[in-house]
Amino acid sequence: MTPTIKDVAAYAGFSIATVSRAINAPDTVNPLTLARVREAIETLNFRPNPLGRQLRGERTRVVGVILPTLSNPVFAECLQGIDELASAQGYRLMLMTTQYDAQRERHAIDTLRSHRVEGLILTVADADTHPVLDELDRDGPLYVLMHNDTKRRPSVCVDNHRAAYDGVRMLIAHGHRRILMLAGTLAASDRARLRYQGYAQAMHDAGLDPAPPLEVDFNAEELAPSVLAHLTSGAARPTALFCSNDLLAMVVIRGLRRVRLNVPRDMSILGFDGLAVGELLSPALASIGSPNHGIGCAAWRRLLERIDGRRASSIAGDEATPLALRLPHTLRHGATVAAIAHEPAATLASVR
Amino acid sequence: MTPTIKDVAAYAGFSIATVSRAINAPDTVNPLTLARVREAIETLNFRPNPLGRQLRGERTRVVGVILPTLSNPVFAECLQGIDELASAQGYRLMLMTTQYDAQRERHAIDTLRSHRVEGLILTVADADTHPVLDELDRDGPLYVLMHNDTKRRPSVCVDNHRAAYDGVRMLIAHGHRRILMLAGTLAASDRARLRYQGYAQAMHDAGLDPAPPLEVDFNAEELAPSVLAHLTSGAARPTALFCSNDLLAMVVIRGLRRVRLNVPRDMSILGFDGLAVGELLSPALASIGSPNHGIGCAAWRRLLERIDGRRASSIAGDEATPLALRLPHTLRHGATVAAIAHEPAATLASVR
DNA sequence: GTGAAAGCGCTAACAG
DNA sequence: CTGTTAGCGCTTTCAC
Repeated sequence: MTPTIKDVAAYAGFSIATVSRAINAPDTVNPLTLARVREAIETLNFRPNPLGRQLRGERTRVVGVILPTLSNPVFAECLQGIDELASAQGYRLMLMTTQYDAQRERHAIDTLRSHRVEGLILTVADADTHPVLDELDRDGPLYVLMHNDTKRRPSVCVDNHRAAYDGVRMLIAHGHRRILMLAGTLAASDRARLRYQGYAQAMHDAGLDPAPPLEVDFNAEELAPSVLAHLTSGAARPTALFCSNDLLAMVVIRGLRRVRLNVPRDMSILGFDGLAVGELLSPALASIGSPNHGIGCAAWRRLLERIDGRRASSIAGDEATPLALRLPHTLRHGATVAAIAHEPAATLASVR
Repeated sequence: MTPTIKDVAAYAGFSIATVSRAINAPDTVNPLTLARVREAIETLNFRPNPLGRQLRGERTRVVGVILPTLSNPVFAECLQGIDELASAQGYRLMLMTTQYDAQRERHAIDTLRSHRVEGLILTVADADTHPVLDELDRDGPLYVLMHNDTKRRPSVCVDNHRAAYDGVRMLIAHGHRRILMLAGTLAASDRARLRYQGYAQAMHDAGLDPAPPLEVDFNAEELAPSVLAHLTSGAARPTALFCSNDLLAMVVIRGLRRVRLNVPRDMSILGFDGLAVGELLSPALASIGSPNHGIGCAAWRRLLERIDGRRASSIAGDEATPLALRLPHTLRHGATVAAIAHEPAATLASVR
């Protein structure tokens, strides 16, 4: 049905070898022959079947992308960045999502490997405790992690610890003392952990007591009573919340609104991710921004470097570039964070 | 490097044919043999190379997905829906984006075809005037359109005309008379056109004059002066805006806020898409909802039906299911649309 | 400058 | 039940 190289050869009156050369090394064939072959290709509307090439041991020009979900714009933005560069460079993307499930992560990696992808760009729940990544290091295709914050593996992300630290310091600079950190189902993820450590460090450095992170159900319409209790508990009530990501922050804002708490008057909110949509909220969401699109692009570039590097020389480890690439984060100010008049600690207890 | 079926055969002490059978038809080989082969597969960590299978004329189990962009959650949500079903059924997705560019659409289709995808799920700018789709009808892989609203081709979407009609009627029911439709760069798209027609029809049926659609630059930080002029032009000032999609609506709301116009007091806003994030805004965005996730799922199911159908019988056209599948839209109420006290038409002119 | 032929990994007759 | 063999579409020696 779809024409093959044989059809072209027959039509043009040459051998398949010549057709192949006409396609892949045009300057090694007689110009007249070339013209005739090209005409044949044109009229038959022939497209070389990559499968044949690939099988022959060539590069597949396909890279795999594994993401937790596309419902979170963070990952959609990354993917957008990857896709722009990849398609410009003649690569195809094979996509799989995992819903943060370690088993699905493994399955995705296996599947993509079997498809002989040349490389893998992925975000896993926890990069440090993932045996399958060790396998990849050994004999799998080259890979680059996105967002996973680990020094041990090739990765691109922001410095989550520092980013969280900076964000919480900003809250403190605004006069907040009782600051709580909220985390979603990501609690088990490497980046959530580091963000919590950043929070704790910032609190500690300011002579404040970090509180344990509070887990919040992401999908609930309203905030759970247990959570609300924490947020409205009289004198010890927090004045600011640091949310481990923007989606969570938005859910929390809605939840607070339902119980007639005003943001930022009653509670300041700081998110993490810098989702574009956050700026469209009102009040605009203050957030620690990570350059998602840029992370996608950088991950692509790193992967390609490594692929080309491997191709060029199996000897030289390119120790020039560090394993873990840290992109700068930004502090996006927004009206969800308000300054608070600082009251002497002594009077705090008596406020309510 | 990666083991092949030959390695397994050698290791297990059988022929490659037996290994192949052990994998694809385990019940046709001696249990003892099977066990030995499986052991070999296990220890060598062998994964059959799909490329070999595919080349042999088998199904590739890969389908292509072509979307305008992933920056718009509408498409990310669709993709999420597709991916969930596809991966559950053992299919892989090859993804390409087009940025609404017809040339890139063609290129994506060509590329994916050359990869011998079994089917294509895609959203194009304009489904009616796209010659490449005719080619697909003739001899391409099976395909299903998403969001493209055309009766002539296999497609899944909401009834854009009716959806817009319903939305605008709702605005009218809230007392609005001077209603403007805003469209983004999508003005050239089939669905934007139909949405405008729905708007115009609703206006007409209510004895009101539809205004020509107003084009708005999507990416601008602020609304263009020409647009603002339209929105604030004295007595004839519209009281409600129907935006051709939610992202646009959110940009417009921000633009209005910058010039101190309050939504919904000074202006009601109705979007289109029903993005989840719209509900998190405040005021919550009223929107005509299309079930994006569901559209993705439905598109997948339709594609698979068609693939299986073709496989089962090349004779029977399954005329049972209509070409164009219309999913029900919803009208999501939100605080961005407020009722307006209706004033007699005579006094309207003198209000300002 | 061109063609013949081998082989990539796999499946599917066809024999035994 | 198992092995032999041809061939999917293509690239790549090796001859001519």
